[in-house]
Order: sequence, then structure tokens, then C-alpha cells
Amino acid sequence: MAGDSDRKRLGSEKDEVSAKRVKKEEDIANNPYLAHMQQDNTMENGSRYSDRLPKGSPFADFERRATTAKQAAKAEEGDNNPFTGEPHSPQYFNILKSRRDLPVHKQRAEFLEMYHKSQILVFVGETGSGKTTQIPQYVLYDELPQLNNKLVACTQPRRVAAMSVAQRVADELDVTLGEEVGYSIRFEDKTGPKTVLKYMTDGMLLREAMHDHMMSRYSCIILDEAHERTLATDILMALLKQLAQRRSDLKIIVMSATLDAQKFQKYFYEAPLLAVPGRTHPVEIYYTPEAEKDYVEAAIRTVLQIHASEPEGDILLFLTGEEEIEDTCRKISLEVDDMIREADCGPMMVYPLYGTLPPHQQQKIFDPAPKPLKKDGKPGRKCIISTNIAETSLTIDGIVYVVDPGFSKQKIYNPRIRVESLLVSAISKASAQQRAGRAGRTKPGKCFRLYTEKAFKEELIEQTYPEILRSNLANTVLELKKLGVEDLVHFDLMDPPAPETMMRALEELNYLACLDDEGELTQLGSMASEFPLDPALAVMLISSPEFYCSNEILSITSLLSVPNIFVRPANRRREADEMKNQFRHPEGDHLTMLNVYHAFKGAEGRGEDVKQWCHQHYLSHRHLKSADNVRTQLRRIMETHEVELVGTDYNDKNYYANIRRALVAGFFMQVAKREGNGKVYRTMKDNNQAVMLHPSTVLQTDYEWVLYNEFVLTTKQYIRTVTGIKPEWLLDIAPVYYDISTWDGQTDVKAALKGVQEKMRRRAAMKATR
DNA sequence: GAGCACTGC
Repeated sequence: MAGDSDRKRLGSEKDEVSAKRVKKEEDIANNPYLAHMQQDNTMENGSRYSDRLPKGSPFADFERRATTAKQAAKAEEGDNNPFTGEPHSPQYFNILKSRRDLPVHKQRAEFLEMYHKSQILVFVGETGSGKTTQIPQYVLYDELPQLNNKLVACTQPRRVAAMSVAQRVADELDVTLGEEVGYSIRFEDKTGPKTVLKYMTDGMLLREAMHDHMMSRYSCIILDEAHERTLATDILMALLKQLAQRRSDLKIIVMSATLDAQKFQKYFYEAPLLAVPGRTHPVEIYYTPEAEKDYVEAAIRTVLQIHASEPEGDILLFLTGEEEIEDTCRKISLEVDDMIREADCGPMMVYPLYGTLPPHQQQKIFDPAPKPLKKDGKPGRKCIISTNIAETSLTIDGIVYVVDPGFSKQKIYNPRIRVESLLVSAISKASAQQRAGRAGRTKPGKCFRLYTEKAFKEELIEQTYPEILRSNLANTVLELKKLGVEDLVHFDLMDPPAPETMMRALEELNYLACLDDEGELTQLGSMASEFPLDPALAVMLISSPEFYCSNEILSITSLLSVPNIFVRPANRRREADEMKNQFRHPEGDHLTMLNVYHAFKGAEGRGEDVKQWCHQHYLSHRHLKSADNVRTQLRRIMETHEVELVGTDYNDKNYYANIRRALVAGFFMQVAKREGNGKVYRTMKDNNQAVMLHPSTVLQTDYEWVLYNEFVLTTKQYIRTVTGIKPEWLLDIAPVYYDISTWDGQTDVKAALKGVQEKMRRRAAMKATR
């Protein structure tokens, strides 16, 4: 008995002590006048923080945030690893030698001086400068986060980069990945209690910030590739700018590759700037004397000309999309065959490259160029025809010639009709430079721009518009609210979006009941922000227990969060469509996808070879697996927030109706009504667009009212992934949005809804009298 | 009767 209560008391005392310590750390962190106390070498229990260092570590003599490049160099050259105390491997010294050859190495002392003097630093390093791997290590040797129970974070826009850079830096520091150096990305946290340097995606840091507004785990945050201006980077920049004033102990480094560093500098209160040259080879630029009418045709001509007359070296051609790329691949291959026959040309392998290409096919671009056809024959080369993916995400060594027609598909957002769409648009000067740079990675190269020099100078914009200016911001606004940003209008973003876009987002969130009429986050909104989903999907998922089908809605939500699960090869369209028909549900595409998922899980449960099964049924195994992965993540979040996992019995006559009603709870704003008896539908309210059902839909029954997941703007306006609904449900489930009395225009839709309302009233009255 | 720039949580 006594022992029990003792334990309890001890426990609570310990809690108090640690709470006090946390409080104290917070106080110091928050109070600029206490900043000098940061170097507190004694812990509560009297032991020294430096006891956390391995015996004999040179770090013991380091004064945090006052070290020199010389000290660091000496520590790096020691026999033992200053982090682990273990002897350095021979490999370590080889890598160290190559690290010292990087351009950034020469400026370590200068960097440290600036780092010591300033809270925020802008760092510009072109490709090949070594900034991504070296700067975080320089910081680590000066910051010594292990003595302070903190971490250094370095963000990346892409997962692969976070993973591969972390591995590289772990090797450079001679430590195991996941121990001192780790990474954190969606679905995978490879960090541990010893981690002092963490590479992570920018989106991941943003997620963390939602629960820790002070970002208190970090003593230094490095935003890498800031010039890419992803949504997450832009928000992080604004948050960190704000946070810097409340946390004087927090250091911030913004790293960028382009020369518009002044913009970053100005934004961060004239922060000091350090620029390091890159290491690339010169690239000669050629322009066309006159504008080209057909850029694809011009591109093919240019590639063939290079192949016929330029010395050895691979070619990279930038085009805009899958179809264009596949088509051009075929045309070029055919032409090359002719050239070999007629002109004794060397062989050329042509590879397509785009995001939705399966990974093993993407890998092919790294195959070596083909050998000459005969001994002493002309050398072979490869030609890669790629989307923008080769501009930033993928680097291919050996490219000597770049062909740049000057276009790419870009996302644009029209707040008037609330539609995001892809549009082939002219690239920016910065993009053009980036593309040209791809020719000079291994030796001097050439870039052929299929536009005039005048067009380059006068028509191309300097930088691609940041993502935040091209997106629907409903999700972003919800995140910001959750991040504790009260005043959105005065939130200091580097490029503030159009007020109309902001208004649209607020309005959408208000209809979804994520924000109240005062614009404050509701309980539903707070919960919705916890899910890595668009607000409509999150609201649908959270509401689904009310419709007794959260289990099914969870599956549907996951399926909607991954790329298309149906595969339709160009030469097997009929077979693919027949297979899809096996899963068809007459009431719509959402239910058809659910059928597929159930069949997939069934095959898995029976122990079948699911990869084979997917192949036979023209389904994407990769995307179904990934939906399953998402489902697990979402289910966990549901559990933490006590969103019940329930389902209606499959044999219940309401099984499918319940699911369709739950869809309405999230997507009541994405509804279209058929006009007359034709094929044209019209979307609701101010959206008010004439649309057609996308040809891929399974919907055959003539539904007058449909709900859709996606609005696609191509040659025509389509709605894709469509399910039939009843108008009664709209009035029932979304009465505020479908309040006819506050509805302008669309008299026919209003009249129809009025009729439905009457019918519902009559039915209710009849029920009451019975 | 058509498509899917890219990324991220």
C-alpha cells in the first residue's frame, strides 16, 4: 500500500520537475533578454549537458554559436567521431577529402561569422555548390543541438531528396542513418532519440508546426530550395518570419538557387546574404531567328539535326505532357531508323519521361547510350523526352544537348468559378535557365531554345508564379487557422494571393462548417485540419459515422487521394473497359471504385498474387497499394479523434444509399443538374458551368442530379468521378448551401429544388396524418 | 468518347 502511494508521489514529483524544466526552457526560449542563458551546461540533477558527449569529444571545448572553421576542421580530422566516440572509418577520410573540394567549403569561416551575427541568413548557392549537404553540417558543428536537447532541421520540397540527402550526410558524418542523422517524410519517420540533424519535407514541418506553434524542438531551421516557392515553403517562411520575433534563440537559414535572392533578403528584414558559386560547365545558348509555329515539329527537327551533325552526347527535350511525349518518341524513333538506313547515322535510343510512368520505366533513362552499330561506326546516343520532372526532380548525367521549346503545363486557379486546371503556358526565364543548366552537368553543353532571343528577353516572365498564387486556398486557409494565424489579411506572405481567392476559400470553409460566420475555426474545422486531405474530403470522412458507413467512406476517401487506379493501355482499351465493367456499380464511379477496392482486398485475403490479379484486371497495383497505405494513416487519425469506424450490413437495402448520402455531406458544393433531357449538366450556384459527364464514367442511368469529385478543363468542360444522387438529400444534408431564399440566378435549378421541397413537405405531412 | 505538369501532408 505504502509503496503504491510512494510511487505515485514520486511519479508526480518527477513530472513536476520535468514540467518545471520544460517551462524554464520555454521561458528562456521566449525571452530575448535571457538568450545568454542558452549555454546552460548543468542539468537539473547536477550532471552536465556535456556528459552527453562521448568521452574525449572535441565538442566539449566548443562554445556553442561561437566556434570557428578551424576548430571544426580539427574536430573533423580527429581519429574518433565527435558524435559517437567511435574511430572514424577509412571511407570517412576519403569523403572528407572530396567535401573539402566543394565550392562552399572555402566559405565556411565566412558563413560561421555571419551565422553568429544574425538570426536569419539568406544563402545562395547554385547547383553543385554543395549547400544542401554541407551547410547543415557546418551548422551542426556550431549549434551542438545535442547539448540543448534540440534539433537542426533542413527542409526539402520532395521526399526522395529528403531521403537521399540524409543518407549522404549520414555517410559523410560516418554515422548510421536514423541515429544522429535522420529524415522524416509522410509514412516514414527515420529519426531516433539521438538525432541531431533531420532532413524533412517542407509539408512535414508544417504538419508538426500545427501542434507545436513555437517549433520548440528546433534550434535552427534551414529551408532549402526556397526558390521553388512551394505552398509549404511559402507558409513556412511567413511563419518563421513571425516566430523569429518570439523566439530570439531560433536561427533561420533560407537557401535558394536563383539570383532573385534579394527578394528573400528584403522579405527577411534585410537579412545578410552569402553567395557561393556553383560548379557547372558552360552551356552555349542558341535561339531560333524567327518564332516557330509548331513547337513539336520544330523540336523533332532540332533533335534529328543534333543527332546528324553534333558530336557525341545525350539529348534532353522538354515537352508538356504524356500524350505529346509518347507521340514524339514514336516519330523520332521512326525518323532515326530512316537516317540510319540512308545516312549511316549512329543509333539513338529514345526514352519518354514523366511522373505517371512506372518507376522501372523511369529507371531506363539511366541506361547507357547504345554502342555504335559497327566497329568504328558513329557513336550512339540517347534522347530523353521529358516533362518538367527533369527540370528539378530528376537529374540525368551525361546530357550535353538540351532542346527547350519554352512551354510547360502549369496549374492555374480561377476563383470566379472555383476551378483549378492545367494549361500549357510559356515558361519563365528562371525555368529556361534551369533547363539550359541541365546540359552542363558533366561537360560543356549546348541549349537550343525554340524561340527568339527577343521573345526570351521581352516575353518571358522572370520567375514562375509561386504556387500560392495559382491554387485553391481552402486547404491552406484551414491549415493557417490551425497554425494559430488569427489575422489572415495581415499574415505576411512573400506574395499575398488575390483577395478574391482568399474570400473564396473562407466562403468554402464556412459552407463546410469548418469556419463559423466570424471566420473562427470550429471543432469540425480543427479536426478536419488533422487529416492530410482537402477540406471537403475531411468533412465527408468525419461526418460519415452519421450515415453508418465510415468504413466505406474511409476506403473511398483513400481511393480519391491516389492517382487513377484504372489502367487503360492505348492498344488494349477495349479489354480494359470490359474489365472495368466487371466492377461497375450503376449508381456511379465512387461505388465502382469501392467495388474494386473490396475485390482487391478479397484477392489479397485469399492469398492470391495481387500484382498478377491487378494486371489481369487492368488495375494499378501501385496505386491500390498506396490507397491502402493512405487508408491506414487516415484510420489512425480517425482513432485518435474518436471518429467511429462503422458500417451498414452489406445486405441492408440502405447500404449504398447511406454511402451516397455521406458523399453529399462533403461534396454538396460539387453537384450538377441535367439541363432538359440532353447530355449537358449545369453546376450549382455561382459556379454555374455547363459541363459533360467525363467519358470514363460508369454512370448510364439517367440521373438528373449528380455529384462529382473533379472538374476537368480540356477540350471541353468535364466532371469526372461522378455519382447519382437525390435532390432531397441536398436539402436535407446541406440546408444552408441549398437555402433557396438566398440564392441568386439559376431560376430553373431553384424551381426544381422548390418542387422537391414541396414534395418533401407533402410526404412529411402524409406521414404525420397516418 | 477522353487523358495525366509536378509535388506534398
